[in-house]
Amino acid sequence: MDPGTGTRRVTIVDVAAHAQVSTTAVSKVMRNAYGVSPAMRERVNAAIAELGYRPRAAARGMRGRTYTIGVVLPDIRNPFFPEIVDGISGHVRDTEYQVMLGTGSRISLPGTSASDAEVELRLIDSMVDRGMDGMVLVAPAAGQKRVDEAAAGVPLVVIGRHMRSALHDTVVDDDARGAALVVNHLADLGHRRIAHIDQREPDHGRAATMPNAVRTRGYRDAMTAQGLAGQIDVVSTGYTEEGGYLGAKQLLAREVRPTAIFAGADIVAMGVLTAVAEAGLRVPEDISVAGYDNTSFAALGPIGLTSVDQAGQQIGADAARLLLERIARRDRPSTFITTSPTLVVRRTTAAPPG
Amino acid sequence: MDPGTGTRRVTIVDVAAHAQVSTTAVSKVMRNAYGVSPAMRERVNAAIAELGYRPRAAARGMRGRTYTIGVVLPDIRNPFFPEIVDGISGHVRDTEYQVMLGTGSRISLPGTSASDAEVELRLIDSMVDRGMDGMVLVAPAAGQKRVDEAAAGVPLVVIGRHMRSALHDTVVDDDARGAALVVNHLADLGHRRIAHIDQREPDHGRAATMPNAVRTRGYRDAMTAQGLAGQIDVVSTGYTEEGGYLGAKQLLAREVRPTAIFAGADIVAMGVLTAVAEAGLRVPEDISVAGYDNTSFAALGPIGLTSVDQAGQQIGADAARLLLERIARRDRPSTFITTSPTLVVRRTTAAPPG
DNA sequence: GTGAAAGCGCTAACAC
DNA sequence: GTGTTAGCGCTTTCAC
Repeated sequence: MDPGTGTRRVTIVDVAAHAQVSTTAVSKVMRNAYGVSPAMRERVNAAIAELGYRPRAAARGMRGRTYTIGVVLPDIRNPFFPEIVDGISGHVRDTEYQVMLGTGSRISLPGTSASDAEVELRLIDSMVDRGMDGMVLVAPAAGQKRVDEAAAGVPLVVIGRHMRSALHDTVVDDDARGAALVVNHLADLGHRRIAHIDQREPDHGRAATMPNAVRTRGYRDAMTAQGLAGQIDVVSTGYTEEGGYLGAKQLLAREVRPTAIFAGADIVAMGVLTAVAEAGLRVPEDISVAGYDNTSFAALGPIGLTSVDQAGQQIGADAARLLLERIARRDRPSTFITTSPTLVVRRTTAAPPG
Repeated sequence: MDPGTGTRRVTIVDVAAHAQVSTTAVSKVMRNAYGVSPAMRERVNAAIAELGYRPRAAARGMRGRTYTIGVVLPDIRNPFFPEIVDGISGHVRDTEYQVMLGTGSRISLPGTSASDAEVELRLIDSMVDRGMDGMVLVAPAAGQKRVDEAAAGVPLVVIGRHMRSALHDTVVDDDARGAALVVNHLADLGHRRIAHIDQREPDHGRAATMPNAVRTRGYRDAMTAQGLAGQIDVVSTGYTEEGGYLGAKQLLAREVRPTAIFAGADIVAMGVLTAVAEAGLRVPEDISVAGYDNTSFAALGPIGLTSVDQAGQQIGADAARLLLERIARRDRPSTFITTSPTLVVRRTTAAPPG
């Protein structure tokens, strides 16, 4: 009836009619549900293929699942996150689930002063509103309470935050250990004035569980263990390239300059390298620089950044596995996975000058 | 009634009851539709706030809109794409729309040999199935026919592909001009053997409209215009870091080495820099390198890559604007926007040796 | 200006 | 095993 582009999309009813069965049968076949004879399954599948039927997730979602899992990233610019996403996608690929990404954009609008946490909360809500069957939160800025609230409503896996909860699963890197790896490496090279660039944490409540905070703690502890407690020097900016740039500017202006800078993330280290270059200093001859995440950029020829590898793909795959399990059985006990980081030494670290 | 966590979510019915109005009234208020008295609007809004009501997109989508726009990215690792996403998000921020990202992951699975184009097509379908009100396709690999098919079903804006269509809007960078900018810059510096690294294009049908193809054409034309037609040298790998690495390996193995390499994208240039460093050559003393996209990494201190800026945020914002317009009026004539690139000269290009 | 009621396309009880 | 039917939470005629 409908001419031109408006050809109504084929629905389960069309398939049922074409296959001469009930819509229930079609629905069951779609979901591999129990109670359909092979013959009927055959006919339904033929009809589906013939008509090119694809179920609408929205309609499915009204009663059952949408077969969609949402991933909330704090920032797409950080090259570490794609690793995690790849891990998730890879694990989900052979299932019927589809991954949808949401991210807080970092554009600073004049009037709007929504904090990162607010943007993130809004994003989480909007994903729930869109019927995600489950969600993965990567290093969420929200407080434990808000995360638990979300987890009460939808299967959830948190990546990066060091917080245990009965309501959601968690996958974290042993950030304290990773930080110690860097400090020990630098100390072994002979460095004493090893500074660290952290992310400023406005909310003290959640502070302790953020990955950056744990790295900073690991840094402090390792420095102390090395007998360098008096040399501890932390600058707090942000886990962005700009944060690294500004942090390094501060550190390089110290009366007694550090001989090594441990940036909390590779992306931060990128900014550090820029600032160091601008200051006319050579890496690693004048100053050593190390990062965290071992992103693909760290390996770049002109960079060769020493960095901590935290196996992002593995973390993503673990998270996806836990999420799928939890979607299947929401009351299953919660799991807490810790992965062990390793140090990848490249060309930005060497013995201190002199 | 429902105890514990299972507290049923508040629906439009709850709001209506609480405000002592009909569900129709609530629905109208939600959509700022015509035909509600200020008084009623007031009461409804109060009830919404009091109950913390949030409409479910799935349910809305069954009759009206989902207020969701989907963005399909070929690859999240390319640091240029976040620029576009920021542009889109920024434009959409003050509307009720929410942006959802989908991306083809680049994990190569042993058994699975789905091509990029297939993965992308599946992704587009799944976004349509999930009721996106509109979609932005960034440099889609699909053929014009498939894109048009998709555009017939859902408002669509294509970024990057140089193809006009009555069914969708298009936003492209003048890639030929950008390539000419690079070639002319290098030629002015005195280079003659200027090589180019392109993306291998398996499908000849769509080849001409892909951004990389247009850049390559621009390179050839500019070389010819400079009287360097005999020096044209194109290696086709891929728009990835690895593609740049492999391409540069090939070029550096030439009997007569090029004195400059124009990489089709910054991410490709990264790989080129790695290969050049491995070969023990200095940039720009021994060889010049230029990229395209002017991503944040190009500006990095230790990189300082000369690159073509194509204003990703602007492109994203334009695309979002066109999409919103098309969602509002699907039959509106299609628009084709071309943005003009500029060259950003940094430290990887200089006069050739000798 | 307002509300009753009919769907949207699917899933899940529940009959048969 | 199979089909009938009642919703899921919204939007949208269409009466009033």
